[in-house]
Amino acid sequence: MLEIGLAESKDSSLESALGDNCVNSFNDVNHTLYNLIPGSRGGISSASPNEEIIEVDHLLVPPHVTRALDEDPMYLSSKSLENCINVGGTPCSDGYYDQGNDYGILVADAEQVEIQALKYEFMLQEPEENENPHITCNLSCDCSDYLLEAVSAETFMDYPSNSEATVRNMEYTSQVQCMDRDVDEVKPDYITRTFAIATLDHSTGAPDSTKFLSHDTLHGTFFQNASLEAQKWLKHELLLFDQQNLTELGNVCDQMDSAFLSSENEDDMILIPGNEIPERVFSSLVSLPHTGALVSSAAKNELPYRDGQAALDCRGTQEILGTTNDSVMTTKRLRKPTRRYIEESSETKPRSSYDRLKTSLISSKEKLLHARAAGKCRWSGAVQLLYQDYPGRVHSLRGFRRKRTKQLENDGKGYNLTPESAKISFFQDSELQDDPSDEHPTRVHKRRKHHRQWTHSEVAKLVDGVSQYGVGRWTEIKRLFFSTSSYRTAVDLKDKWRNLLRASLADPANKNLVEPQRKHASAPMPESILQRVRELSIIHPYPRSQKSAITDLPILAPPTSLTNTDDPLNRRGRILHRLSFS
DNA sequence: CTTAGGG
DNA sequence: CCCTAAG
Repeated sequence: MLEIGLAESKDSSLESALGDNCVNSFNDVNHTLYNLIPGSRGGISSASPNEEIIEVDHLLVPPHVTRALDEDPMYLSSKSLENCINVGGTPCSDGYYDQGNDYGILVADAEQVEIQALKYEFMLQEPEENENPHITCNLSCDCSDYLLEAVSAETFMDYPSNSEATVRNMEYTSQVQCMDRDVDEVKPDYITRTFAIATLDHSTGAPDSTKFLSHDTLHGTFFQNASLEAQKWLKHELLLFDQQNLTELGNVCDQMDSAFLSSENEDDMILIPGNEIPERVFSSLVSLPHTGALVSSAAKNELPYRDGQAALDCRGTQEILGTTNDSVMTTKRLRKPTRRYIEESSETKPRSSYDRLKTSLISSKEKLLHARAAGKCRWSGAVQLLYQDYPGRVHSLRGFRRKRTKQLENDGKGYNLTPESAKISFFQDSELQDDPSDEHPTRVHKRRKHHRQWTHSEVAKLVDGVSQYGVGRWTEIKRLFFSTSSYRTAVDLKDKWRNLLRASLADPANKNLVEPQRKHASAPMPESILQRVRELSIIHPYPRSQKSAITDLPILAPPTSLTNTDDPLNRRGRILHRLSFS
């Protein structure tokens, strides 16, 4: 377990715990100190308990670590690990960090970089009441090779580095997840500011020089000065050092540096103002070829997640952790999909994407339409284009959706479809749409979504059409009776007829009870029309409705009327007369 | 493409 | 009204 402590005061027990080596070696370089000492009560992490702004100038490095590194010939001879632990220097420098890599990977061996995106996600966690603001960091990765988890770091660490670009570079592939936890073994007020780092050697392509920090090293150095409490904790955590391979320690360190250590030049104090904690996410992608850097957290009581905070899926790593240590279980339990992850997942579904897009579009349209109604908007070309599209309605949306869905299915990049980008496509697609709105400009304000209230005249036309052509020939009816109503599709007619049937067959008693309750509902359908529908439903039985229609009919329509209207032609002509209003 | 039917 | 399977 490697702790990265934040030392604000040099008079803390940190120095005594770490020994002079550490401070001497690294403090002067004004860098972070990697601290293998588990935070203990009154330890290094107890500084400034009430401050909301914590400037972290030092990343403390445990002397034993550095010693191990320095003394380890393997390490020294390792080219890839040359700058592995570059605490005093500029992280991600000396070519160790391969800027040329698209992923911004720390590349020890480019060819070995087969790992999947390592995601670091940093989240600032909202502190609990009366507690110091916490930042817990949990570094995890998609791939199963390693898990980095930094725990209970109260603040971000300000790291003087040139890695700003690096961080940005790494951003899209990585996330740093931070989780806030307390240590079980320690008192609540204890603040660990710890990064626990462990490594696992998967023995597959792991660099030779990987044993610069061993279990013994940790033990020896560590336990000397650590309290019993701390030792207990450390022991617990050290279980994770299955194979004592810290090959990637340096990588990890550098990763952390570049990931959440901000540039010195930027005056990057971390503000943690309660609810307004900025949810900064620093990204980093690490290349730890075939090695597993297991970073576990100290045993701790996990703090509640901040709203929307989600852990990253770690899969294989979780398995490793889960079988290694109990504390790992905590890790696993804490992990849940990042919000971003969730969004992406949902966006992968064309339907969801489409729905959201549609909502967005509709919203935009409605705004424009309203603007027009209010006379506050002069239609620009763009706006007009949008407006033209609206009455086009199903055409464009459907067309768009189909295109988009197909596209999404083909390229499998549905998550790349943002409402914004989709909107552009949509508008482009709609450029050639006709402009039926000119036909009924006065109805624009009535439109809501793609719904347009059926007028009685329309219903009459529909009834006429059905009576003339029967049920099912909706396209024909539309063509002859709704030629001027481009917004009514054959499907609309069919749906409307279905609704009419339903309404006509409804129990009048119930209808009277229900109708009055609907305020501002459309004018009730004239009984004459309903009656007409009922009659037509017999002549032109609607599938599925036929049965009920027949059974209900005796009640709704006296048999006499039926017997008298058994002649379709007579009935049609008569009713046409009767319904030809407006 | 149209229809029928479910949502 | 939307969507889609089925013809």
